[in-house]
Amino acid sequence: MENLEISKVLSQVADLLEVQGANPFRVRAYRNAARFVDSYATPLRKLVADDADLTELPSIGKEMASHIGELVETGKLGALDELTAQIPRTLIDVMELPGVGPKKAKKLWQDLSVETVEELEKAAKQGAVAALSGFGEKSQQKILSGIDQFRQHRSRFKISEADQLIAPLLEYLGECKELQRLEVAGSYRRRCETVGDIDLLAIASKAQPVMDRFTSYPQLDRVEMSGETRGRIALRSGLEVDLRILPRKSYGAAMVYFSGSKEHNIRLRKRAIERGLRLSEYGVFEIDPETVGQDSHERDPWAGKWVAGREEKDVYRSVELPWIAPELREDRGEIEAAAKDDLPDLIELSDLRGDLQMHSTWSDGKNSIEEMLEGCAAKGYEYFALTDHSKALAMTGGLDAAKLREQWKEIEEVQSRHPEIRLLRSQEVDILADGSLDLEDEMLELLDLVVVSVHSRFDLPAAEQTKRIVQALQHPQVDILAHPTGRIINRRPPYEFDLDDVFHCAKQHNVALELNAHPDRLDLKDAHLIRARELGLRIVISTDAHRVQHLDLMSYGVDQARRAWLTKTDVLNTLPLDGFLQAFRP
DNA sequence: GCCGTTTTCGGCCCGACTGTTTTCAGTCG
Repeated sequence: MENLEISKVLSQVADLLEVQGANPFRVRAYRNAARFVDSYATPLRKLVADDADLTELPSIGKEMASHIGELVETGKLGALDELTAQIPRTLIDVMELPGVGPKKAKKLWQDLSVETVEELEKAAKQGAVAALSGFGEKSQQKILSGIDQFRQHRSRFKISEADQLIAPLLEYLGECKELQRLEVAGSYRRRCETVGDIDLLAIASKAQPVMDRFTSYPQLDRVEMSGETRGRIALRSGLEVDLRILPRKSYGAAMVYFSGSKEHNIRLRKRAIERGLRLSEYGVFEIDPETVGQDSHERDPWAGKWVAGREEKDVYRSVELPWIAPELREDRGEIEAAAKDDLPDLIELSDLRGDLQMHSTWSDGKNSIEEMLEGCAAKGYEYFALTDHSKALAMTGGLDAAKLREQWKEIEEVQSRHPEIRLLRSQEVDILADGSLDLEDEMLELLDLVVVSVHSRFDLPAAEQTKRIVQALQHPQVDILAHPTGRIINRRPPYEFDLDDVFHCAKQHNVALELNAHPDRLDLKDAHLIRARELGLRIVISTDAHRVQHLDLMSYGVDQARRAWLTKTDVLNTLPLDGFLQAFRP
């Protein structure tokens, strides 16, 4: 059983415990464990096989360790079976609906025998939901429209989609004269690969006109809520946007708070408490002994002496930390690193000196070799690799040896006209189902760079898929494994194979792993990159451009690299040409 | 259920908005 699956089971246990009304801290313990497991790059099944002590891992105690062991060995969890014997598992879907949490799901189930979203829809249409105490006509309507949304848009938005959707909204809000400052926070600012919603943060001379303008955005589908300082709208695409308006002196605290992640914030707040401080979106306050023990509901949010909050760095300084880049704020060790003044010097877009995967009209690209070259030169690159497909991908016009030799003639011509940038002769060579490469050895030897990847037979059993890739990496001419897991975000899961085995093989044979920067792929993903870096693997970032404009996608790759703590020295295509070539063909 | 340079017991982040409430619970982020 893979980490992702283990994580899902633990998270289901948390959901059901919550319906059951269990101790909320116990629920949180399951959620913390689920979250940790999901982000942990080493397969836990391996640690179990090695008889490692899982309780050494964060958020994993005796109970979780035993659960994980049971899941790895039997594929099932007795504790979950016991829960589902009492509470229908399908209530978890019901709780996904807006306005329905554990308490309401339980009530719907106990009073109306609602177990599934379908049954809830039926009950709501009959008016039975509105008749329940604690519910009403509005809750019933909200549930019904929530069910529609649930069916229409189950997946999160890719970061590139979010970019497109919010650009016009930002421009629209920017025309409001009361607006003084507007920024996107949340997972978008942390550059997560997908976002669930968008958090906007504003400072305004007067809040109301800004909120009014927000809730009358022409492109919106509906206004979900609108208060004095907080509003929420849904765009027609289904993307939900939150706007918070805060006083200027709270700007930094609010940026920290609304950028998250939640886990990072919790750590910061605990650190504040340890120092006799309270941290909220309004600022950092000295804790007033009078209010200790008071429920947050009844306490004045401005209680106590305000000590910081104007800028993010002030907030971090108040808890004795340097400013932490948003991409790192995932509680993956950044607080500890910051405390030791040991934060990584993260890679930046301007560090890249070349792009190592792109296609031209010779296969399935839309621009000529010369146009791609000019695009790369315009970016200030020193080199780039032209990697048209190999012949197995007939539908893309993949090149066989003869056509490749023809292409080389054109490359030579183009290169002679453009001494400003070095065009590396390369190919994206298919790894065939048996692990052999889709180009003859003597041709491979003539390439400057050999990029290999899987484009077929995604359905092979995991052991066979692993063997196939590992065999390809053992070929002495192979330099880079492109989009190693094959996933397409929101469309296709990674193929089944043992990434850890592939990592170790790549390490042994000096093969670099690609971070494919295309926002549909982002492959390797952040958690995998963290693992790759730990193992000391070589990494490159490439756009996989199929037209000149796609060369701009590099920034999405850099974002993920930063989320994975990568520095300039971890990424080979930050090297100048000589050093780069030396790294591959010493 | 997890965790511990105060602790192996007693903590565990903070606040806004909504809807259905007569003073607040539930949900959400």
